[in-house]
Formats: sequence, C-alpha cells, structure tokens
Amino acid sequence: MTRYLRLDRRPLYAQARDRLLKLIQEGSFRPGDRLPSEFQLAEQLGISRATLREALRLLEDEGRIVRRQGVGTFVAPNQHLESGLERLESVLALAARQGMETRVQGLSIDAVEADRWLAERLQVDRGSPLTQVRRTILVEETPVAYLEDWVLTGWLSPSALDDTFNGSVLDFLRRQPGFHIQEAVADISAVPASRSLAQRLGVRPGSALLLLEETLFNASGTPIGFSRNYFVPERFRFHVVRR
Amino acid sequence: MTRYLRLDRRPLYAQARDRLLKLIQEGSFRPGDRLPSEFQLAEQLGISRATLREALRLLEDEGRIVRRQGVGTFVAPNQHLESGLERLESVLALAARQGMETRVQGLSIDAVEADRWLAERLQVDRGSPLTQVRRTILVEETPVAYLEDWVLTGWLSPSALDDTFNGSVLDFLRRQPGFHIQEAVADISAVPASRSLAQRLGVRPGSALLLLEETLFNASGTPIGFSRNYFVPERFRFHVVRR
DNA sequence: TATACTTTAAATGTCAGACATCCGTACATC
DNA sequence: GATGTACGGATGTCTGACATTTAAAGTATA
Repeated sequence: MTRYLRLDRRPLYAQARDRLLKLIQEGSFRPGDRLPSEFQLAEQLGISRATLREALRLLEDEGRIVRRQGVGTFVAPNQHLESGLERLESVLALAARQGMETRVQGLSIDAVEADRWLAERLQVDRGSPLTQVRRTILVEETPVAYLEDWVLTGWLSPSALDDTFNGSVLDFLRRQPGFHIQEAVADISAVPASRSLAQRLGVRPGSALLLLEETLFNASGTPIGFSRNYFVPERFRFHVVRR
Repeated sequence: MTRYLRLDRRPLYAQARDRLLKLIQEGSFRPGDRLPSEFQLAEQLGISRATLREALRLLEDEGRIVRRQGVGTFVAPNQHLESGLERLESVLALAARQGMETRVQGLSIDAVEADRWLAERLQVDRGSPLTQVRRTILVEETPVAYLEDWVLTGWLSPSALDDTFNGSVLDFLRRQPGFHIQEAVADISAVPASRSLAQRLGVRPGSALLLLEETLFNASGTPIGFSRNYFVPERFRFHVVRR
C-alpha cells in the first residue's frame, strides 16, 4: 500500500535537501540567517525530524549551512562560492547556471570503433563499438567550446539520440531510467590550438586552449564514456571549490 | 550528568564517520564489499541507528560508499580514484602525493601593498599591506610551476616566515594554531607564456600554460590570501573528481 | 525443462516521541 | 562591574516501530 503520495521517486531526504537549497538560493533564507528550528522545519516540509537531519547533514557537508548545538542552524556566510567543476554537471548546465545562453552547432553523431587510446581509457578491447558525438558550443553566436564524446554503444547507441537530445551527453544519459552516471574524473590541461580547432573556435592557431579530458563512471565504477572538451579561456572559465 | 563516556568531544556521527572511513582505508572492508546491515553496524560501533545513518550519509555524499534500498550498503568500487583539485591541498603536497620530488627555487618574500585587482579579490582597501611570496617549483631540476601568493599581513607577516616554511603558504598557514583556512575557490584558465614566465619555466614564449587563480577563505568566509599559479601542462597535470 | 508468477526475508527509508547536552540570556548575587 | 545560576530553546542521540524496495527462493504453468 502506498501511504505517501510521491511525484518524485527519489528518497525524501534528497528531495528535502533540494527544497532547502532552493529556498536558500532563491533568497528566502539569506546568508547568515538562522533557519527555523529542526522541529519547525520538519513540520514545514512535512517530513520527520530524522529525515530532515539527513538532508541538513548533506547541506552542512557541502558547506551551505553551519550547525551549532544549542544555538541553531545558519545559512553559511559565503554563499557567493557557487559550486564549480567539482560537481558533475554538463557544460551546457554549467553555462546556463552562469547566465549564458548556449547554442549547439555542427552536431555530428557517428558509430566508430575504439582506438588504442580510447580502449585504454574505457577499459574495453580495441575496436569496440562506440557512439561518437561532436559539436561546437556557441554563446551569443561566438564559439566558446568544442566537445567530443565517446560512449560505449551498450550504454548509448547512435540511434538512441532522439530529439530530446539537447547537445549534452551527460544530461541525456542521466535521463535514462534504471541507471545513472555516478562520477567522473576530469584531467585539466592547456594546449595550443591546432589549425582545425582554431578554425572551429574562431581563434588564432597556437593560442592557448583549456583542455578537459573526462572519463565517466557508473555506480559500479565501470567506465561508460570519455569526453574531450576544448574551451576558449577568454570566453568560458571554470572554477573549483576546494575544501 | 554525563551519561556516555567520550574521549573525543566531537559529535558521535563525525566520530563514527571517521571510524568507518578508517576501516575502509585499512582494508577491513574492501571496495565492492557489502557492509554489515545498519542494525549490526550500529551495535558494533555502540551507537544508535539514527546516528549511524548520519555518518553513512556523509560517506555516501563523499562517494566512499553506495547504498541501495532493500539490498545493502557497499564500499564504493572505485576507491582508486585519487582525489584531485577539489581537495584543498598545497601544490607541493599534491606533487608529493603523485610521487614527485619537488624543490623550491628563487624564493622571494616581500611586503607589498594591494593594487586594485588584489584589493578587490581580498575585499580590502587599496594599499592594504600584503605579504608577497614568489617562487618556482622544480621537479628533477626542471621547472614545472611558478607560484605567486599574497596574504593579508594580519594573517601572515613577512617576518613570520621562518625556516619551517617549506615553500607552501597554505601548509604554513594551516600549521598556525587557533584558526585555519576553510576553503578556496580556484579559477582555471589557460594563457600564453609571457617572455619572463617563459624564461622562468624554461618554455617557449607563447606556449600554453595552465593558470590557477585561487582565493583562500577562513571559516567565516573572509578572504585571507590570493594565489596565482602557472603550470607547464606537459610537466604537471591536474585532475578533479566530479560527483 | 524452461518460464512466469508469487511469496518471503532482509535491507534501507521513514516516522514518532523521548531524553541528553550545549549555549545564550536574564536575573540574582557579590 | 564581575561572577554565578537558573532557564528556555536549539541541536545531538536513542529507542522502537512501520514502509518500501530488492533479491532470491519457492511455486505454478506451459
């Protein structure tokens, strides 16, 4: 019997975390403010105190709130520190969060085979079938990034990319029910722009580009995909919150 | 009345988190293993299930464990993913962890005044006194990075840098009792090497360098210092674990 | 034998209420 | 003014129960 009506299938503590975060971000609670007591807050959100505390524990670990026994729970003073690269988020979502309107150009989707480099990164045999997705990201009609993705065909086939595909492989994979990307490891480097990259990105050949090479893993630690992302540093910047 | 004997003054959930982490790291529980049920684990650690759950929630958020309702709690399979830039750690410590032996060259420590750029970054008035630390980092006698730090004199005066200073401002600040750096925000970018940088780092002028610009904050969110770090990407690479 | 459905046990998720401990304030005391 | 003390309210912790989900065992069916 279903006792509680749920639109969202995720656990309550995760939903509560997001609802609280939203309240903080939208300014209902300002930095430095004291939140209502756990008792009141739990009542307000319609959940038990135990569940609320799990949500608060997450927000505390993320540095969004500070708790002091006997005193209260406060919104962390430095909310200006928006999370950055350390949160797994697509380039498009990252850009959107910074207020940039993006457009995808020159999208190409192909079935390819893993070369030695990719095979090693994805821990599969050479020649394994991959779905390759390449495109340029524009902001206000100016190229800011060139993205290349390779995903094991078992997780994503070229034909699966329908019109719900907005240009982000990560977002698309995450929308698939049943499994989800757990984490990624991104290597950060800087490279000079090759002739073809320079042309795609509208910069001088040899100018410095930011290179992000990223392997995506699922919950069991199995590699699912690999991305190579080139950014024009003057037009797209990253930050990382370090703790 | 003290009902429970505590050696450690920190909350139980924090202690439990650390004890569990230790068990994982020391190999009592191996990657992929299922942990005992929450019932058993709580009993084993001598705490209640509610408290244990707060500890587990933290470990889950950190990616150390994976929980599946109806199934169990597992040690995350990919413990091999060493943490990267998202952990606040000095360049020297980072290098050491990757097995590189570093040497500091051309160390210069000066008392300077904040220019407009630094004043804005550190949220102080223009002309405020700063301690400036500059040096080149070598690995096997090859330059890999050029680091510049500016710290508010109130937190670090030029004369305070004694012989316990190993080249890392962050490590030094952290050794000071009474307060500690809480977190930092690092901006990541790529720039062409200027003539003087190229000379210091032994690369061709105009070659692509990785630039990390980082503001250090204390627990109350007050800026304490700013760093500008240039890296030769072929000789020093970063990665970020994204969740 | 192979397949589909049902049952069941065990794990995490959630709830409710109670008591413990800590902290800031107000007030009394010196 | 400094110091001690009582009090209210907040987070920290415990207990025991029920809800929901999952994997696997068991059963019926083709």
